[in-house]
Amino acid sequence: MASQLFEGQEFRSDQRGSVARVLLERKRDCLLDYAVPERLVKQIEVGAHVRVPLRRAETTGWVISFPARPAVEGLRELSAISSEPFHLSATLLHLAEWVAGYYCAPLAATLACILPAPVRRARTQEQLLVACLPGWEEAAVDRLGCSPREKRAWARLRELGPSWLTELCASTGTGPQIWKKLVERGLVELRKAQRARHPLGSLPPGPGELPVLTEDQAGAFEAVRTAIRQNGFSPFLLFGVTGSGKTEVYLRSVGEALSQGRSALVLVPEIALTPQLVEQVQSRFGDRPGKVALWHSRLSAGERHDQWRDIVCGRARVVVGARSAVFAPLRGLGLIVVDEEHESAYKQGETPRYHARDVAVMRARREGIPVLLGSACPSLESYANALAGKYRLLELRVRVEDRPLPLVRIVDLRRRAKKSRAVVGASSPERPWLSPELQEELAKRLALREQAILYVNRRGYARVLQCSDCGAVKECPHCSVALTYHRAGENLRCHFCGHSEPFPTACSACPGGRFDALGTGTERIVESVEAAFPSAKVLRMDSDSMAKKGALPDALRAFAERRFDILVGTQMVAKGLHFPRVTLVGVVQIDGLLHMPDFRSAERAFQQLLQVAGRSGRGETRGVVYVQTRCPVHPAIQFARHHDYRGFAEQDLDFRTSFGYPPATRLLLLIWKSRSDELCRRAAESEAGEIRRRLDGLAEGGEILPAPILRLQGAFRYQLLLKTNRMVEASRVLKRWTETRTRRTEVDLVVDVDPVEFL
DNA sequence: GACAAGGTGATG
DNA sequence: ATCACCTTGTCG
Repeated sequence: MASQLFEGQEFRSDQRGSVARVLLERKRDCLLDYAVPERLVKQIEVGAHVRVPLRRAETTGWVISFPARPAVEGLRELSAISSEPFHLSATLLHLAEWVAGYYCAPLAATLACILPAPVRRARTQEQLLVACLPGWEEAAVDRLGCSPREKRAWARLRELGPSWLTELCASTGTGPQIWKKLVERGLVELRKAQRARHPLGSLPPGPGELPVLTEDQAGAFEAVRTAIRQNGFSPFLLFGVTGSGKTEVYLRSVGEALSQGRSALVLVPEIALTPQLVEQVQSRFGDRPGKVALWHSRLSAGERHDQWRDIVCGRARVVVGARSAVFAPLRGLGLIVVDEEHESAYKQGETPRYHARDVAVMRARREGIPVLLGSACPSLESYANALAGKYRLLELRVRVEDRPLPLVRIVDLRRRAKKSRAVVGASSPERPWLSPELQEELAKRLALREQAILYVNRRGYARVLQCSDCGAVKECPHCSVALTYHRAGENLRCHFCGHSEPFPTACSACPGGRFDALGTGTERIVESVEAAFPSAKVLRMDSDSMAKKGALPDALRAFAERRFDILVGTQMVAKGLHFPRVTLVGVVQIDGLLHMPDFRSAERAFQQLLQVAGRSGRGETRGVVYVQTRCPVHPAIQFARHHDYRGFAEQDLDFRTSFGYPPATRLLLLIWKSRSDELCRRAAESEAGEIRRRLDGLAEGGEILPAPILRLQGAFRYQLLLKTNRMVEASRVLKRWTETRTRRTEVDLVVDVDPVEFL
């Protein structure tokens, strides 16, 4: 029914009308027509957030269109237009419609993602504001007989001007009672006032002088500047090697948009992992509270509520945010920046499964503005677009101050394994994860008082816990994967569903009680390093050790201040960090990434290597990188060794083209999920036939296959992967089919357009 | 066959 | 959300 009404698009007009088609806030799309009462006709617009009667209750929804004729007779009247600014501009609404259509998602779910209901329910916060009452001079106050503390507090407040009670207490080290006393004395007043929550606060503005641009930076910025001034859709791919100063190009471009009276949107893959970029944007443009807004999923409902208001009303001119910020309701948008455009975090893992980078490009196109995608290692999709001339390629070839890229050495672990078997006891059994070469280099750096980063592609202590007697492996009760052993907490955890259980006292399959810890993670590497270098100070950085709020910035500061010598971490240490004293990067483990059941596995490994390597040698001393591997000839490793992005891209693009993978084609992944293996497989088999029939000529598909991880969070999964060159049509057909398909509760179907994750 | 439980579809 | 209506399951 929903799609039928959507097809009435020829009726749509952006003119106001007396009949409003309203999308109700439901899981599934439900469009109902309502009569617009006379008193609201003048205010109502497409995108308006409205209250409507439904049966004997009321609910809310968005006005999608004004049909010329209602779908039924006897409409009820809509009751009110939302008073809060939860309206969507027609531009944003149409972008959402495109997202819902292209990604086969309900429009209601897409709107809920743009402006979640809890954000709409949140109220503006009221807090106590303290202010000095006028007409009091110091001498007069002295005569009142205040205590010295009261007097100091009063004098301080007079300097500060009106302040929020909570902050005043914190900054002056006073308690609230002192201010109550001053109120009684008639010196100050205490009143409730609306307080906007600015998660960024207002950091002091940074140094006034802008860094001098390198030739490449200047060229790139010039191109973007021209585009901003010319005012039209123009997509750029900023390909700049690590340390070449992409951030400065972003910042200048944002500055240019602002100076043209436009606003700017800066997307980052994960806000928690990029405090440095957020800080730079804030310190350069946050000269007035609220001018830079932050938008990501970890903001509280109240914070997001206030940020939304700031953005809609035009107070915020720059929005820095993660994925969902691509829908930020900025007015007069003049530029979108997508930092680290290759990051898979831009793909949302649940409905609507959109890719924020692609939505950003689409939004820029619709708004007729430039979009700047930046990366040290562009996705092959974007690179192919640049080669095809769809994106303009801007290159930063050299690092700032002409610093050389680090030297990459490959440590062949195969050789070593044989040697240590031949000479029993030659390699210390406690630290088989650190090759002698890497250890030697670490020792050298420690002696020179330089810093090192060790990258490990897994958190925890050991990948697998296996019974030494019967060989049974501890598995997750909800997923078909082995549990990871975490020494911090002495437990076993599933990295897919979060399940955790205490370290077992006995094997569940035999009477044995001893276990071998196979494989390694960050915890074990820290242990090895500490054993090898007892005097070195080692810091672990992974999502476990950085779980607490503020832990990451604290850790980064501590490392920057050289309170630690060695940083051991997961991909968290690979991204965007700038530590000039780091001269050695050790890639302890990368092989796991090379063999994922995913056509992008080589690309991922290559990106990871290039990025983490880029952390080395950002200061005056040339950096070095040691990569430990058992597959030294793998192209990802060989090309990374020479920092040869083009070589890698060319080879991998060839492979993609010959096997029909993106960017040569586009993929559609259908996933059936069920508690029952049998039901799931049968449903998949039977529905796949219908899907193939409907997509005949539009998409070609293989067969139903069990997902690489068959069971996840208690659900068995079967998949169908389809390839298409006509995604828009294919997803339209699929969307219509999913809307009419009889839902079965036992088997869920997920449609993933342009999938990124195949597990 | 009677009735309860639970799923499906519509609501303007 | 809430309600009417349907299918399915269970008991006697």
